[in-house]
Amino acid sequence: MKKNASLVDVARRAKVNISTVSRTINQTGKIGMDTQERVLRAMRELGYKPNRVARRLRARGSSSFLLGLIIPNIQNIFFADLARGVEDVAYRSNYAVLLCNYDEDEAKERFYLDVMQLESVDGIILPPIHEEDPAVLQVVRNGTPVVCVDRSLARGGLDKVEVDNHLGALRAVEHMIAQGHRRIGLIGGPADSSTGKERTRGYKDAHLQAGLPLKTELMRFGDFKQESGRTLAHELLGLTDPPSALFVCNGLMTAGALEAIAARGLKIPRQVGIVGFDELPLAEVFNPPLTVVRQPAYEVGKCAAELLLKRIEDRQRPTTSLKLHPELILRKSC
Amino acid sequence: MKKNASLVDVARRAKVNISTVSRTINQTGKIGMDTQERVLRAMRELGYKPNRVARRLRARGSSSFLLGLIIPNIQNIFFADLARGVEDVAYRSNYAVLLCNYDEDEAKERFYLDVMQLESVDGIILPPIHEEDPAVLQVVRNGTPVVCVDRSLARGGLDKVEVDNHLGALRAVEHMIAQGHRRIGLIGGPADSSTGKERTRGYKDAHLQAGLPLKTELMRFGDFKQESGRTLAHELLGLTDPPSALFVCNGLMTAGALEAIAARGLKIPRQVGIVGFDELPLAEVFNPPLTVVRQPAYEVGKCAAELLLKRIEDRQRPTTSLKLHPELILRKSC
DNA sequence: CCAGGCAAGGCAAACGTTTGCCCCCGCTTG
DNA sequence: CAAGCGGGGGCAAACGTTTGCCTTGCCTGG
Repeated sequence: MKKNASLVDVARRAKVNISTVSRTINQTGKIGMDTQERVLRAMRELGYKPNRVARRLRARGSSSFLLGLIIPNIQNIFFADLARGVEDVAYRSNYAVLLCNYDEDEAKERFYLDVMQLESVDGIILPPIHEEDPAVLQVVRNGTPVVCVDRSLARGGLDKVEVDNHLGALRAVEHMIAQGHRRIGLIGGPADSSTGKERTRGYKDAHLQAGLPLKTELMRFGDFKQESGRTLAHELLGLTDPPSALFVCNGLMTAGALEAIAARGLKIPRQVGIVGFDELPLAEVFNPPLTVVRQPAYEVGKCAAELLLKRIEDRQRPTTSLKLHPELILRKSC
Repeated sequence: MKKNASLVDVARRAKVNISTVSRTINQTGKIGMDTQERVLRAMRELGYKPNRVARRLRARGSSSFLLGLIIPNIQNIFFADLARGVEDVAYRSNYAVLLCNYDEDEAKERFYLDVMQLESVDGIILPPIHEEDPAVLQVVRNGTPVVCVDRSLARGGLDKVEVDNHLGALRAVEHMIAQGHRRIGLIGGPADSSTGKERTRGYKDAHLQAGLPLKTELMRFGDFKQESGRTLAHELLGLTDPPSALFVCNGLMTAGALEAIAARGLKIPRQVGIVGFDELPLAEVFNPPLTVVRQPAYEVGKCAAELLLKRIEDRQRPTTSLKLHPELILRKSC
């Protein structure tokens, strides 16, 4: 149980006061060149590393080098990519990341939000659980920098990074229509999530533009989980006049829909076409390869972390909101 | 920038000393019932939450409620599942998890190991970068509890949770042989990783058991990344006497091999069979569905976290090492 | 020659806990 | 009646930093 060297040890060795050591480390205050030399040497000799905990305790609200990231579920590849983006830029600036999964559970979100504050993180990145998230607003009021990703908050005037969900859905469904599909089933997301709503809006607008009627019986809404994709696809494909193609609003539900299609022995794209939101790991080698809307998840995380770092440096800077473009990847499933 | 209530505030409100408050919270020391009541009420009224940073600073080596998890890459679904397992049991015990990706990069691993110690985490879970990992050994010597997952350390006498890689590979290749394959290509992992070695050993033992010769030209070794899976599959399938089936030693490389197979227009399983280590998201709905060796990733994380929590409570307890069984999921690709 | 200024660096408080030590008081025991 | 004891709770140090303020000595301008 060897203890790390502390400021005191370094100070003793360099024959200066601890404040001098602190100041040479942080480049704050006036210290003579020769003294700095001595201090630096002592640090090197002792292998000194500043204690992050003590630093955070003292220096409330700056330079604690810890970022919080709260996401629904790391098992969702979209969020894994996003997390990776965050971590990479954090690492480059010597920040570490406290990662939590809240599972769309408000109690859990609240718990983790508390943890983040009690850990005095420098800032938090998260997709709010819904558009009016009082817990998040509270955190913001406390003065902790927050950046929203993927989903956004109605109020609060926060930095945010989103994907243009409307555009992505619009392009996808336009393409489906261009392929000759007239009855397109929608497997949408929850109506109270901004992503769910926007994608549905894209689906509808594509129909409107093409002068196609919207049929309620072709529009179903799930919870972004695989199970609901399967169930809803079965419902749609079991209709007496089933859709000739399916537009599925996220990756997990797409996997579910694919299950249903396989179970019914339907051939893609001949008997049923499918386009899903989110790139999937095996999509390219799937048989047939899957046409998807790829979200730039990594970039979302990267941009969010960059924004957060900037805000930590300058809390007065005007808030910026980024909208990244998804990409329709044309393959063979529709 | 409203500050949280502190011990001092609670003490003032309950008209007691801060030590009394601390002791009622931690159930340490003798405090009268009525005093406890007063303190508890004051805490409730002020919405007091103990400051985790201060607590960690003071109480070195216990109850700081933070676990460290260092993994190669969260984008690898195996580690995402594992991370989720860790987080779920951590959450249940009010622990938070500091997650870092080290990308098989020793400098990065070292950096994060430092961070963990400087953050005074209660314990660390990680797959060591290789079997003799001096940085990890150093951390152990410093007195921080460590649990190895997936891979293990040659020395150190640590708690660990692994998957029976040898068994998994053995069963898979046995099955391939039972299907009539006599020339089975191996796309293996790095020779200096325990997982890579064990799986290769399983491949070899299956051949030995069946009295089949090992052909060097059929055994290739990659780095567990998709790219190398593709390249090596191309090499193997381009042989003048190519293998009739491929055994691929992790998920990412399996995806790569599938790319190569698709590029060559080969039909699975008629022209080439394939079995991969790791379950893949779309494996079940793939055409044909993929036969894989499923690793219980979530359980590995779960067990590791449980072991770590136990060790944090009692540092003297004998070390235990778990070996979880993988499962051969028979589908149609071989 | 002196006041004022500036560079260099020391002193000590503060961040919010935990914890060893001590004190007080009332009761038991011999 | 004195000594001992134990329950209840206060005091203050300590964890390792950062930082406001102060001191010192030297230099410069008037």
